[in-house]
Amino acid sequence: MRLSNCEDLGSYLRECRREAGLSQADLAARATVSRRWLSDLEAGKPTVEVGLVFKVISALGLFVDCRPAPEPEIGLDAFLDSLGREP
Amino acid sequence: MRLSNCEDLGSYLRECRREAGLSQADLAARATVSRRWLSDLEAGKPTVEVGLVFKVISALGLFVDCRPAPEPEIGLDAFLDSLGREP
DNA sequence: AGGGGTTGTGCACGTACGTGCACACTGGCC
DNA sequence: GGCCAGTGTGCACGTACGTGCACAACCCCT
Repeated sequence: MRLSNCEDLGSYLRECRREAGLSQADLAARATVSRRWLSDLEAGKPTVEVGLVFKVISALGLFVDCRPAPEPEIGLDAFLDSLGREP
Repeated sequence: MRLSNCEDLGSYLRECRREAGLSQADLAARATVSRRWLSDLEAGKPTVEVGLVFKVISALGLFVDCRPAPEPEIGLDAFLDSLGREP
C-alpha cells in the first residue's frame, strides 16, 4: 500500500489491525505503546514519533519499503512546479 | 529499499540525498525542515516526527510502500518468539 | 598556508510530546 | 431496557521536541 502522508499511514495501519482481529489495546500492548498514542496515530496525527511507528508496523507483521518514485530525472517538486506554472 | 528501523531510514535518506547531489542545507530548504533536525534524522534519531519525515521523502522524490511481510499466518512477533525459545 | 563548504552537536527557547487516567459515545449482545 | 467492549479525546504530568544559533572538525581546492 503506497503511503504519502500521515492520514494514509494511520488509515492503513487501522485497517491492518482490524484485519488481524486486534483492538487498539491489544496492538498497543504488542507494540509497547500506549492506547492513547495509537489512537492518535490512527487518526493521522503528524507529530507522532517515527520509532514508535516502526514498532507498530513490526507488531502487525508489516514492513516498509522506500524507493524512488517512477518520475523524470529532475526532482519531483521541481517537476510538479513546472507543471503548475501559469503560461 | 526495505526499512525496519530509524537507523535504516536515516542511512537510506542520506544516501538518496547524496545521490541527488544535495547538501543537508539544500534538502532542508526543499522539505521546509531545519538542517539541525535533518542531521538528527539521518543519524537515526527515533523520536523525530513522522510528518516531517514524509516531507523529506517527498522532497527527495521517493515514496513509501507498506505491506505484509511474506511470513506465516501467525503474527511476526509470535513467530520470532517461537524461534527464539530455548529447548 | 588560508578559504570555503559540509556536517555533527550542545545549548536556549517556547511548544508539544507520550503516557495514564477518566469520561462520553457507539454498537453489539442478551 | 442494561451491560460490555471498543474507541475518541481532554487534561495533567514530566520530559523532550523542532528550531535557530554557534562552534569545532574535516575535506577539498587554490
